[in-house]
Amino acid sequence: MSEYITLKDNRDFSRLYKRGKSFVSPVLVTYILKNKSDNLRFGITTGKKVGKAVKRTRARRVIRAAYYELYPNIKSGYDFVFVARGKTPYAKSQTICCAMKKHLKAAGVLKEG
RNA sequence: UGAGUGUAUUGAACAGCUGCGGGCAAAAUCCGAAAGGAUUUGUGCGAGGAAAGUCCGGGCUUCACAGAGCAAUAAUAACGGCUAACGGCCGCCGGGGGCGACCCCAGGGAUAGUGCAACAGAAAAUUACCGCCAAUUUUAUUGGUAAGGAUGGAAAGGUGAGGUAAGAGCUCACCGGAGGACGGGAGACCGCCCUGCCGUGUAAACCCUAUUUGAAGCAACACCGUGGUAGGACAUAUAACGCUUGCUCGGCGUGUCCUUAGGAGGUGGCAUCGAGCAGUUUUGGUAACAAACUGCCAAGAUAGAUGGCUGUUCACGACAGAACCCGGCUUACAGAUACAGUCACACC
RNA sequence: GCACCCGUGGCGGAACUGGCAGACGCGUAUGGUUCAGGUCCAUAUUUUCGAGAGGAAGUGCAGGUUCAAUUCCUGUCGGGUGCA
Repeated sequence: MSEYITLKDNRDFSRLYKRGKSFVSPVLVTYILKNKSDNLRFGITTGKKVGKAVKRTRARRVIRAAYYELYPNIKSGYDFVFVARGKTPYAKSQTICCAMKKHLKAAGVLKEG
């Protein structure tokens, strides 16, 4: 089993869309909500608007890579949902990583230092 | 040299660091009574020619089934072969296109029947409006006639000659079509001869003929299956509480165990053996393909694995991501390479 | 995986037994009515060439059948629906 926990149920996604804080940038949308456990959980949404299968997988991979890079610096006890947008498959991972860092910083879930 | 045709192959390469999903191996640690599981380490593997569209054909699975028939807005449609099978492929015939290499074609039946052919035109399937000819009589009527005019996509085989009152396959020659005989071919069909003069088109209108199709699909299906549901057995101080009638008895709810089917979830199906892939190979065949020999078979997830960063090279990278598995078809696609023909120009 | 439906002017939506494509409504533009606006009335309104008369193209796209296709057939692209 991997150390990364993913969200699977539609229930969890809808809860984040409804009650979570959202942050928007041209390549990424982030929803953040506290959960009751000590774990960090995340999910990725790539809708039909992003493109066909190749573009959707590409978007998913880039977002996942960015999340793995930031993972050690995130405080525990939060759920995240990342939504890909039309430009995501064409962006470099550093761009995504920058955007995600900005979002998480604004939400105050990054560890100090 | 330029233009164009067909067939086949290929679908950027290399190195380092760091990640992801399976397989195998052994050791160590942890959990567990055990079976086993988790972590770490090593090793090797990890998207396509279309993985796509889901348009066909199978394998596999479950259901149905004595045999036959009917139905279906079902599919196919010259002939011969190949194939496990096909609506696919190869060859060939007929038709069409191109100077040519070559390419394209749903290509059965209209004397089984029914329907339709707008407008125009006299008439759209047994047709006479104008015209032509004859007769009567007188300026109209009757009869003959499909050569000419006009309409139309299409006007009753076409062209020419004879013939006639005028005309007409009425007669003849050639062409086209139909029927028949002979010859060639495995066959579609082709060649040639004779008869003879024939009511148009549409079946991608209904239809007729021939052939094929039992139904559904891996979310199939098989196994396990907390809770809850249904059925049965037992238990109880005949205890407590609630309901059933105010009371008593009785019954139900209650507890334990067993059984049937089964939703969520899990495991198998599922991935190394198959109609498998490859070959400057051999044999048969024009070819599709078949046979023999040699070699190789390491994606297998379950919210769904190939990413990120750095560097180098070049033609600066298109279309695009496996989801039970195969054989085709169709569609998308930057380019690169090889082979075999063709045409034009120039030179020898 | 299986079954099926729909694409027509700027928008909705007719024309479906093959026979003049754009009926009808909305919107838009111009003019009239009004002191002004609305309402109402009239005209125009697929694109393109043309001074005009008129010509050409055109029913998602590409082909085919037919004398003739929005209609019939095949392929394809896009959008949508149902079942498991």
